[in-house]
Amino acid sequence: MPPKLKTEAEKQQIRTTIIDAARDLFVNKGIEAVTMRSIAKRIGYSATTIYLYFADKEALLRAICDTDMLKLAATLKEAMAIEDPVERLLTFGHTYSLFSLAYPNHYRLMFMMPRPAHAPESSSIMYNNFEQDAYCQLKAVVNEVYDAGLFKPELNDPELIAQTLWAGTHGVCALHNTMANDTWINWRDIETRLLAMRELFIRGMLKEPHE
Amino acid sequence: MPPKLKTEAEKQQIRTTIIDAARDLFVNKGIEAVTMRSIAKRIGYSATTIYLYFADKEALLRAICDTDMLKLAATLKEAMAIEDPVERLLTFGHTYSLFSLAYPNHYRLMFMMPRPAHAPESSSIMYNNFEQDAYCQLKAVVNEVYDAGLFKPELNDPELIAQTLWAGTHGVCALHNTMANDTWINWRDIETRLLAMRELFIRGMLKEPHE
DNA sequence: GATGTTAACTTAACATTGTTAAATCATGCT
DNA sequence: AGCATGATTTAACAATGTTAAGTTAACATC
Repeated sequence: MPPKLKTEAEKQQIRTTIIDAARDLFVNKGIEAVTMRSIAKRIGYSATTIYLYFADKEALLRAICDTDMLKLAATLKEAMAIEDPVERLLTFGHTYSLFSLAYPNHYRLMFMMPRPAHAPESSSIMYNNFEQDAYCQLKAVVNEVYDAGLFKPELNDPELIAQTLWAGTHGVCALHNTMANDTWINWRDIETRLLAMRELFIRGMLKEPHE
Repeated sequence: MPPKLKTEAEKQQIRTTIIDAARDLFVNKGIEAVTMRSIAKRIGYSATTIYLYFADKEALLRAICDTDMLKLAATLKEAMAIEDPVERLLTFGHTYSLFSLAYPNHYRLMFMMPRPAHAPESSSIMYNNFEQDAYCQLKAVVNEVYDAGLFKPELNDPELIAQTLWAGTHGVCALHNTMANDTWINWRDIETRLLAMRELFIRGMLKEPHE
């Protein structure tokens, strides 16, 4: 019963239907529940139909990843409204952390799983675009704090500062994502750990008189 | 051609033969090359024989993980020889980082992949044992620096300090492990990033006059 | 209006995976 | 010799990603 002549818009609609179904399975039942057949069943298509819209499972996962990158960038953009640049930077990092806690599966998919060498043309995200690329946003916030002269004078490479901030925050989030249930470690509360990292940034990167 | 009566020692020997073969595949061909059949082929056994020594693939991977945890702990122990406690702490972290760079697949398996809730009885590692548990070693080093009064006075929870140090170092290593090939980020050299994190620790955690 | 062409989709099938049940085989004991 | 038992293998199952071969219905053309 295939009616013919799908417009490009309709095709795109089916693409997002597939992505949404896959993401829903992914979030609620874990990654191993995401099989081509289970996705197909959920949207009332046959498994092979998915291959008409995505090259393979890898490409489908990558597409999920892309849409969630956009979602993260949109979420982070809200933090941009804060006026004080330092406050903005700290809130930016905290918003990122909350995202990682709220969507642990997405976070793992986006930042913790190995991926093939990046092929920009196969991605729907425009990197180095402020609206779509969260790292680009981070650089912007860091640059403002840097230009305001609020970092310690030893720190003279904003890009390196951004990468260090990202690494520190990612470290807390990623360890929690992977090892929160490992009871052999007497984990402090995750909020406490995030706060400790934030305070480390403040004491180790910002000029003296701050909070 | 199965000769009979394997002693307990011989059984253990086969166990480690299987683990070594699996690790070798894992390291050289990547995780997707580690199939029960490929391991079996490499050691001249049939695939099902592995199930006589390990409950399932998960348990086998866990066993690899355990032996590598021990290896990491042994490697880190060398850093313990350094006399100055601060120097020891910094070298400890750097040794950890070098391990993660030298054995990226192990590192991913050990610290970046989701694992079932920890069941200590099924593990060969004695946690909270100084010789076998790297986190326990970290706590010890941190405690010495703490007892020597070399941390900033605001920092009054050694366990939280240890977890923050681990998170920061892990963040650099894990991001590098996952995203080193993502060219849309203008990554600074990994050594530079590790150094930046180390300096962040020094400036943000240690009392003023240090290096 | 019949006929073909083609897009959209499905069914069938393949190779590979982890895993289990059944069979084989060789050794040691009586 | 014969049997029991432990070590190992072969056969088989269900599930997965993926491809090849159909099937169906809408459009275009005569």
